[in-house]
Amino acid sequence: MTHAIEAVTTDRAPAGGTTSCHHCPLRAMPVFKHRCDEEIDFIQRFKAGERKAGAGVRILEENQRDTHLFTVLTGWVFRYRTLEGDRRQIINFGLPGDFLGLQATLDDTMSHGIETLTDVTLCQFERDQLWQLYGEHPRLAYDVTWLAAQEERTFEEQLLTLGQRSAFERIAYLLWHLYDRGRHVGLVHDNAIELPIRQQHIADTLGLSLVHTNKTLQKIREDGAIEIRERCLHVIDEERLIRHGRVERALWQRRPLL
Amino acid sequence: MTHAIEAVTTDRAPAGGTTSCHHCPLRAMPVFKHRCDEEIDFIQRFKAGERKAGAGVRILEENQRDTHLFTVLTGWVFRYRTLEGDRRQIINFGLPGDFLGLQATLDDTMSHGIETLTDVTLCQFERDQLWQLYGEHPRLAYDVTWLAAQEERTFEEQLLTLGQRSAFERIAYLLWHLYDRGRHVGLVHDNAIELPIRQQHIADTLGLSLVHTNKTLQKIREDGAIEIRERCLHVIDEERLIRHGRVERALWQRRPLL
DNA sequence: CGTTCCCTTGAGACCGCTCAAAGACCGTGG
DNA sequence: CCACGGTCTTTGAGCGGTCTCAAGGGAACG
Repeated sequence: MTHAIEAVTTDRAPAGGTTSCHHCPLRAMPVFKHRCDEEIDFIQRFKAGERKAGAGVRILEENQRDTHLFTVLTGWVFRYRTLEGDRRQIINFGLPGDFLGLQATLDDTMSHGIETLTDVTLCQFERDQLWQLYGEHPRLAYDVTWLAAQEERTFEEQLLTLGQRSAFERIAYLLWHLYDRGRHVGLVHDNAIELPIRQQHIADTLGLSLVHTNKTLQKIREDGAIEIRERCLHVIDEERLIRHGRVERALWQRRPLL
Repeated sequence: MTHAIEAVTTDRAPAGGTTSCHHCPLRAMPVFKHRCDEEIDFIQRFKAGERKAGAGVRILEENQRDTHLFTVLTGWVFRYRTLEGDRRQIINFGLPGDFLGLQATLDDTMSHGIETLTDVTLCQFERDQLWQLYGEHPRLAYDVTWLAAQEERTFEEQLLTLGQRSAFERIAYLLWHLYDRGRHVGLVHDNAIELPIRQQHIADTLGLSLVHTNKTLQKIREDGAIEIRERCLHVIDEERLIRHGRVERALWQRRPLL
């Protein structure tokens, strides 16, 4: 296990000159729930600014206090926890539209770290204003809970993966999962998606060794359901990939965006 | 993998003659957050009744629609998901004070099944009244989210377990985890807790085979940190158990009870 | 006193791990 | 333009943790 990229100082963009929530490119996408102007106004005020960071940057440390919540505007991040310093478990990946930081609600202490995979732009919110949101906008409050519940489902699925799927199934499942998520936020073109991850990330997500991940990945490729060229995952035969990954459920509804 | 116990018809207790929220024995415990009378009044009205069931009963089926939320009043339950009908992954256990059913918020379809381990009493709530809760009691709404976030933390820890811990570490971790949770709700006496689970449950929780679970469990027992007699887990040397399980965090705060 | 469930034990196979090293790719500096 | 170092991917070899199959023993229960 290597954490190849060392933490780098992060840059903070000034609050001004940021994307307007009313003109948020994500909000226009069909995956996201429609919001009335008043709600968007509130979100706009709730938004404390934007934060940009380069690829391979640790934007939140484990066990560190942080009072922010984030929505990924552009780019990829991942959340992870480590055991004894050298065993890293990737909890999940954050793509555009994903909401991060709720887990720290307890006491502002992050139970996990967050690191960027690409250059990213994050919408930043102040956690203590969440109170205000609960008081004034029950509908938004409900959405926050909805998002947390949705995340729980994803975790249940991931527990099922780690507990019951073989290495081959795990990798097939993960690739399809990322492909499917990417598809919903417009990252898929011609059945292909750019995956800004290394094999080590796959290994750390699935509880496998790097070597075994590599060998198993090759088997999936040989099988012909997918191709990987130049950082891009091409899904040649989605049905077959779904079967390999023992994918069972693909329930998608419009989801809220904050 | 065997689902030894077949589903049995569940009994529904009439809504009347149930435990009053004001005199709820759980609420008096120091783990649970204090609530003002008005909030308890609301919870009392929110409560649609109690439901009792015997041990080994499936109270919710996977992929079944159900419009209820539950708080475990007495007894143990567990949540699980299955893959291809015969690979069962136990997601987590529900002890007194635990709140269940939020995950179905999406569309009322349960992503998992729930089965009892002992005789249980559940406080039952109607999901559609959750809306009312969000509108009238932002503080309770916040608590619901808090609980969801807390559950997420538990899942993160479990992902770490399945992905990074060895069989020996997993079992030690799980035993300590259950012991610690039980301790907070008064189930531990003389450093011992009654564990109403079979080795098969441990195996299905940790992604191990029954045989290997048995052999590994014996190693932990031989080591002397714990003893298991008559369904009871006796923790002889907690520090050692914690070390074996690579337990890192034991952050506990008062938590809300619904 | 048989049945059933659960725990235990043994033997052998295999999946996934570790160690080790070579090849591929890429940005950098000479 | 090439040499170089760093990161990532690929390969091979061998070990061992965990699995499967199979069977026996014990406790609870009708």
